[in-house]
Amino acid sequence: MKHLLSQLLYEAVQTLKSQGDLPADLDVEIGLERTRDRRHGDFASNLAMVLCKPARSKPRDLADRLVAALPDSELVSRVEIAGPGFINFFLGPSACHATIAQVLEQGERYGRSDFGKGKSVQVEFVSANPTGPLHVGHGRGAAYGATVADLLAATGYRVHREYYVNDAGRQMDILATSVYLRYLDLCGEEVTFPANGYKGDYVWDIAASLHREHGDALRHAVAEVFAGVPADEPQGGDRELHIDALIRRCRELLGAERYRETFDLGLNSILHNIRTDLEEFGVHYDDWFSERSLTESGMVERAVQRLEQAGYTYEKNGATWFRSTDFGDEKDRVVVRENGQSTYFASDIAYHMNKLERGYDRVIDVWGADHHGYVPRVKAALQALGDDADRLDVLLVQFAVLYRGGEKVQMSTRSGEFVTLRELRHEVGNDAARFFYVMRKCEQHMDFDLDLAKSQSSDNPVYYIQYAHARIASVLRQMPDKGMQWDAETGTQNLHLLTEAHEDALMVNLSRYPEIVAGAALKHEPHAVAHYLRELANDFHTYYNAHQFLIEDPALRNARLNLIQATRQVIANGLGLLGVSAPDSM
RNA sequence: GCGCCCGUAGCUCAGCUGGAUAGAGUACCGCCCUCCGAAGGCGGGGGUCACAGGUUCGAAUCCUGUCGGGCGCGCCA
Repeated sequence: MKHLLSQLLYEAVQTLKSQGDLPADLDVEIGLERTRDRRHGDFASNLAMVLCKPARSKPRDLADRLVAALPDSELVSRVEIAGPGFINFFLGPSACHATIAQVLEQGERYGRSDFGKGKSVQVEFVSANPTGPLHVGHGRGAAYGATVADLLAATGYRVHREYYVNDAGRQMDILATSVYLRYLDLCGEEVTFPANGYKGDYVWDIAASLHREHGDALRHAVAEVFAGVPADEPQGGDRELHIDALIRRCRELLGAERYRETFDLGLNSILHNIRTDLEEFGVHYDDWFSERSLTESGMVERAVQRLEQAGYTYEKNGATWFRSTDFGDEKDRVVVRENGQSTYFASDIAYHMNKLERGYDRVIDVWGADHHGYVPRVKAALQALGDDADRLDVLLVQFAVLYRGGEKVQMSTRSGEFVTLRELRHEVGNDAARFFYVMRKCEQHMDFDLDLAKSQSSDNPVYYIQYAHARIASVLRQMPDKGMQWDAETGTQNLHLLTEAHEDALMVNLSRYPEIVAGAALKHEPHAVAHYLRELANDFHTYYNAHQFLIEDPALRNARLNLIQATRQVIANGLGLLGVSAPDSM
């Protein structure tokens, strides 16, 4: 619809150019928007105001000439010039009727587009360290990333969804050590658990399965394990030195093979838990990319070498530094440590290098906002490698703060005191969780009200929208009892009978849906869909209260049934994009 | 100290790449089921768009500064 109107304006501009009213070489961008106020028509253009300078004319005079040059169209009933020089388009009834027909014909496909023209985009999201279950903070990234990916897929992009698994590094060693210490406890050893260890119950579970598998075969006396290990923080020592020494001791005592086994047991069971959680949440991935594989395949080494060859590295204090300040970063970064090990950042450079090498047209990272300081250095690395850093978009998701009974719920991963995503899902349900997470734009701090999400009342926007869908389904279910049936063909022929203001409002909003989806995808803003659905549901509920659908007159009845069927379809499509179900009854 | 994000109704938030009289929900008050689900609808009060400058036909929106809140500034991941 919007596109068609833009075309009309474009032709009018061409006509004025040929008449000499506008410079022939002028580059014109057609501005056309939905109006806020129905009195201003359906669409408005500020073209005359934008072009008044080059045309050396008053905005309203120019608007007059533009309107005179507009080609006729059956969709447009009239055009007005208003205010400082807006050109307002009033659509005719046939435009609305075309929308209904389109929705019913396209069904689930209504709202989809080929905007992306088949370009490929990779979306990486969540990518939480597999050192524990996903918590509610990860939930927002999961819901947001999944919805952005789905929106892009709906608008014609080829989407690849990926989870980056941090299966290497010190945090994983701390997990493995935590598991082993709990295992020793199960063997009957008196273990003083390190301050820096992972204390969650899931560590006990993993230790238990280690114990089931091996019995006491991996047991070593506590005195032996803690031999030569410096004091922990509660004993006046340093928690970092303490845990690092413990990791070394575990490696030595277990041997490389057994240590790796313990490590992998922890990794795999947590990863399995994460995958299940996300699957149940309706969040699917095409690939789980292993950080370890980057090192093992030599990709990290190659990335560092490429930086060296490009001349952006130097040696200092025995370490290799990347001169990221050359690309606007605030300080240079270490890529290879003094001890010869590459840093996490080096892996990340390699990973992003790999992403771009895979040839995606666009790469999107969804990160927690606490990682925002990381963006400049990753982009710097890509530039240094000679890649186009603009192909990478980093979307930062702010934290969600949980409220229960008006109180803030406090969390900390290390101490094991956190609300898991699973607990949240079980408490409020997947639908409410998915919806609430994307209800706010990602850079907005979010207050997640558990009591509201749980409430099955009008306060809860999820139920409000789902209720509209269920109501329509309910109406349709009752037709047989009244000896009626829906005849779409008759409905289509009688759409001209839909003359009520409520019907007009509903039809206009149905026609907006494709624009909403395209805009939400383009700007990575799923919340626009959530807000739109709220409005659409409101239009329907208002209509429902004001008029009857199951009436005697078959012409009007079927026309109205066409309209509410189309509404039901759009609600279902929209909720589907958000990963929320559209139930026929509640 | 430096950097990023955010300040809009009592509360939670929209406000589309600058556009016409700043909008929803919630809370509060008052109405509406012999009628397809009242998990609904209608009406009412409630705002210095944090503050001060600037850009222009026009600023909640863009720029600069100030104040307030969140987060980040490791040879951690």
